[in-house]
Amino acid sequence: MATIRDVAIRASVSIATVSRVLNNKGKYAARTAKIVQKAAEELGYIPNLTAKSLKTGSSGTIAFVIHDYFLVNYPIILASALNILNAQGFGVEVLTHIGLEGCIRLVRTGKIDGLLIAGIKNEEHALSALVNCGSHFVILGDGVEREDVNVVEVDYFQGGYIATQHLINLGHQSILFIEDNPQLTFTQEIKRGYLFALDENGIQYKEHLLVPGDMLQGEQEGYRFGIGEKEAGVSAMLITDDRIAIKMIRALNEGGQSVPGDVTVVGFGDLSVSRYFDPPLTSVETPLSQMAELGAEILVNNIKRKDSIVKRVKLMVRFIARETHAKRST
Amino acid sequence: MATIRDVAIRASVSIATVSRVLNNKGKYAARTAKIVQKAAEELGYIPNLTAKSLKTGSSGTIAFVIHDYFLVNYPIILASALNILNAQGFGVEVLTHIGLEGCIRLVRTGKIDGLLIAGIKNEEHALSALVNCGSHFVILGDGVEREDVNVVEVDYFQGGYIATQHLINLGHQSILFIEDNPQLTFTQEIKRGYLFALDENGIQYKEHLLVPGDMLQGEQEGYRFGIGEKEAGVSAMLITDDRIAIKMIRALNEGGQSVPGDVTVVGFGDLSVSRYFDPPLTSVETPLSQMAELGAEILVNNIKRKDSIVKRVKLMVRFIARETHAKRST
DNA sequence: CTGAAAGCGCTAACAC
DNA sequence: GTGTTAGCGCTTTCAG
Repeated sequence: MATIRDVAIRASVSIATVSRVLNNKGKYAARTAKIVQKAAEELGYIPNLTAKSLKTGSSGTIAFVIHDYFLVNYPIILASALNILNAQGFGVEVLTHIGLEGCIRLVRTGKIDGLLIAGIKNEEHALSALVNCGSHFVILGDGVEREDVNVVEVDYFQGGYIATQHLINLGHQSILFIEDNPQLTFTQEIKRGYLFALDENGIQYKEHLLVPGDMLQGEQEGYRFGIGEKEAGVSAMLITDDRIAIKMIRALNEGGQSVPGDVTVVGFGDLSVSRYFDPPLTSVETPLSQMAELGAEILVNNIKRKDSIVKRVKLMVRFIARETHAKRST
Repeated sequence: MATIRDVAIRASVSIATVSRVLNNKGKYAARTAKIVQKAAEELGYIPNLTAKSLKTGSSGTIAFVIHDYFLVNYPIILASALNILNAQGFGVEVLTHIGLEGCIRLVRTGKIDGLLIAGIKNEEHALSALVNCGSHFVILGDGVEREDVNVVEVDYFQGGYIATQHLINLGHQSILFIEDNPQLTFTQEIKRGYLFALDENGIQYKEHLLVPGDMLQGEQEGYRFGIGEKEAGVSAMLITDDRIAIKMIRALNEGGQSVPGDVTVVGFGDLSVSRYFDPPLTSVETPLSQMAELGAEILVNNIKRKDSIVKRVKLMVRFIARETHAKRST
């Protein structure tokens, strides 16, 4: 494994010169540069990044911290962030069972230049500590009170709101709300939007219309839930994940109900997933790749340019009217 | 940011002693240990991993190299590997647009202790180079000729074979083969198994029964392909991905054909995905998590114990008979 | 049992 | 322009 020293010897120059040439920093003669480059080439020299890190204090790798659930169910978040980050020359270390305190510890080991944090419970206290330890980071997805941290999030509240509003406009009053993974922030946000829209329209919220469920990962046939209990008047369903929505439609069909003839179904998710179902799923577009990419870009700018301006962005959501919704029949 | 030096000063001992105590290496008095630990605690000392790496020559991080497609479509591979690797104290850097040469370069930067490689084209030549640069690595999924590299793979050939055999036993002769992402090794393996089974049963392979497709990621409604062209006699379909199979079933239903009444459909994939569809999908179980976990374990053992015994394992596949297959009707 | 000292491979003043 | 030198923070002989 050739070191900078080997290159220096072969090129008959000092290691400092080699460093300068290879990093294109400082001054050096064009002629020496040639010699050095040749030597490096011949030796197949590749700089030791660890040594470089130790000296410069930056590692060129960023931590992508993500909740298990998101990693498995929305891998596009990682993939998108990866694209940006790798293109910018950063390595990406993925961590999944780690809290904010873990992040802090990680930062202090010095192996990370910054963090992209998705779907992690962020307690005020730990967040302060993270800010204080001076690391660059941006939070993906989960809203955060503090105004001095970077946040990129999808406006799930708005999503829940506009979807519900649409349904109400179509005459639906009893709207089943099916939440996959109720404990996740985004689910709660959608619900908030749902409740807000109901309230705004003077519709009384009813407990039994809330169907929690562990449907996506669950091994039980939980998705059939809610069918048997089709209350009188339940004419629409708002579901926090397209995949659940699709299962639900199957279940409804099986139970002899047609969509959207008998029941209207609206999902939540990425365009690509649900457009091709039959009937094409009416859904709320959640720009997850965009979120990840934007977050990555902000992080990189923060790191590279020491650009310490805090960016807080909320990505708009769109109601995608396809074919699983209709006016309330009766 | 407290360094080992700070701890040493506070504990009134030498740096060497601090190192010994904190790493529980070499000899030290129980009494000094107490003092040192207290000092470290009070300072909130966390060792700088970069410095440690530089000195010890191992970084505690392993590279997870995976093809884009797999990352997005089979995130369980990463998640499973991550579980094992993190539990063993390794960090995981994920890389996605990188070839074997890239891996070699990465190894030589010294920031990696080993590699888990999934879905990367492995040319004989680059593989040799990787072996020669002395890094620990295991290949996931794609078979490799060389017998001196660790490989954990799913026996897709067997999968294609047994599935086809089943269909033949049910009386099917014209079996449509729908391959998502034909260029991927595993697809090719399934096809090999399919062709082999046909051949073994003296069934002539027919060109038009092979339906390529970019269906999973494709934005077009490619999955409808093959329906209109239901040739006389096509009574079964073997599909390389459960998700495609499910779309296909929908499409078939829409076209007025019932599954398995008119057409038998068999997919490929993880249990959890397809069990809950209606009708439950007959499929071939591909133990992807197991593959990733096993690969990770082998890698860790290799690194930790310098256990240089090469492990080559092929994971068995199971035909899961559920409800989308039936005897050929006529 | 403990400390002094060398040095992992590299960068960045600082001299020349 | 180029070389010398001093470390980055840590581990690990080697003396004592």
